[in-house]
Amino acid sequence: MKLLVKQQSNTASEAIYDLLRKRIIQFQLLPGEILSENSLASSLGVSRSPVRDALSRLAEEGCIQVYPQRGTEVSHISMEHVRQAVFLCTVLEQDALEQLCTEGVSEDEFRQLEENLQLQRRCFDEQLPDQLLEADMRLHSLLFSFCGRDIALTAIGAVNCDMLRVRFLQISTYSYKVQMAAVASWESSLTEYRMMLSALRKCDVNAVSLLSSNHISQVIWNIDNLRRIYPDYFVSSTGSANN
Amino acid sequence: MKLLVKQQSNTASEAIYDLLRKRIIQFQLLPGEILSENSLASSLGVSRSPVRDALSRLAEEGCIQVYPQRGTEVSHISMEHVRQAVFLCTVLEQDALEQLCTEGVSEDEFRQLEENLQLQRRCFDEQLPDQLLEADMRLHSLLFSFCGRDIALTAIGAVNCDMLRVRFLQISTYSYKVQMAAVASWESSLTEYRMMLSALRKCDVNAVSLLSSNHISQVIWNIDNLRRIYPDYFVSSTGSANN
DNA sequence: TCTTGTATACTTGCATGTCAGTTGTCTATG
DNA sequence: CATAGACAACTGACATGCAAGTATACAAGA
Repeated sequence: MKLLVKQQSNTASEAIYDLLRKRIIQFQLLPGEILSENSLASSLGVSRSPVRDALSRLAEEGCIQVYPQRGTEVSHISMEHVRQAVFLCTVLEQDALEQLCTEGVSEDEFRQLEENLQLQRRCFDEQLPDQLLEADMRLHSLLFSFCGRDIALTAIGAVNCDMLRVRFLQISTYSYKVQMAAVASWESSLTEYRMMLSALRKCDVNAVSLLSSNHISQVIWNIDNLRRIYPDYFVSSTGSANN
Repeated sequence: MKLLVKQQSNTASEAIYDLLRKRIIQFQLLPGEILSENSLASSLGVSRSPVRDALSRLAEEGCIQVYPQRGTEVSHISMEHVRQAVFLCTVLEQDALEQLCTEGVSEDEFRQLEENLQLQRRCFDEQLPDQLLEADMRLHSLLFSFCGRDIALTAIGAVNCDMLRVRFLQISTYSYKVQMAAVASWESSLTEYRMMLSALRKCDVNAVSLLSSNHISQVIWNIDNLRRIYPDYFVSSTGSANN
């Protein structure tokens, strides 16, 4: 047998996985909300099999928690998970940027990065938090793919559900203008990105890594604030506590 | 609904996942070998459902590759994956050790670590490569769990299949005394562990992290050698190339 | 001998059925 | 009214059946 070309077929389970993950990250499915294979299957118009596959994937990366014969619920956000995911991203992205500085970035790749920044600018101005988050994620995945660090994406993807939810809360909060300081920080985040790009052009490793770590660690800056605003979304201990 | 206590139920799919993963890592299932849901199910005496769940998990972490309507094969080892998994482990473990040095390690935890080293010594002397690898993995997971870095384990577990296979090859090669230098290096690895423990007792961050990174990076020392010995197990490019 | 078309035996993805276990409710009893 | 017990309605784990698609074997023709 040969099994030559890998075609990424858009299967139903994958679509359902993407859908549910997006809903969880964008708080259309709230932490603690109860899910059911049957109801999901009927509401999505498919059988339980693809739903089951999607749920099992989500359970693996901690987005949901499955209690056999009892039920399934959307996980609460663990601060510790967020912190560690941030740490993981910081480390891996610094390494990737270092790599990019030494081996260089092609003109086409720079173009993609700059287009992404323009997209982020538009999303921010038009207050589209979900698309803004998506574009931001896309920027990071671009950096990783440019230096062949696809495995880093896998590692991050396996644990960054909570981080993405926090980022979404931050971005939503920003666009609702609840915290003007936060708005300013997101503004500066975009300019930081631009500075990072120009430093990348100059292959200035130190500047790039400094800017990068600054940017990512912003996630945990005002996380306590978020926790005060949305206490129900978070869980105190690292484990599986919920009420 | 409450969903209070999380019980880790030993489901059939989990058992099958563990079994297949172990077989892949220990080369009882060779890279490139064709798997089939049907034959696995019949040989294991279960239906296709739990086999399917296990395979989907394995596919996510890159142990196998599923080609819809065509077949499923055990992945070839990607050098790039190994390198990046090693990098990931190095970074995360250094962070964990740093944490442990600052917050201290309890006497009971030290006891567990030392028992593990004794176990490794026995496994090495009695030439039990699979149990030796398991004990080595267990040591690292102990370190992570002691400082509450369970998410690091998740991240590593999502990508370290190739690294574990290489480690297994190395350990097997050692115990077959093919490379005396390698034997010596594994010997020194055990003493390095002991040094690491004593440095950990003294909370000497620098010494600990140095020893740790030294140890892990041993994995990629003689990887080219392995590749010469077992060319069929490896794949040249990062992607999905195979023949 | 080499090419080509077809039939068949596979493959995985999805639908459906069955079963053991848990939860919440409802009733009977103190 | 409070409490204990039984029952019914859920849950997810697992078994099985069907369908769409692929690869191989093999025969027919050039």
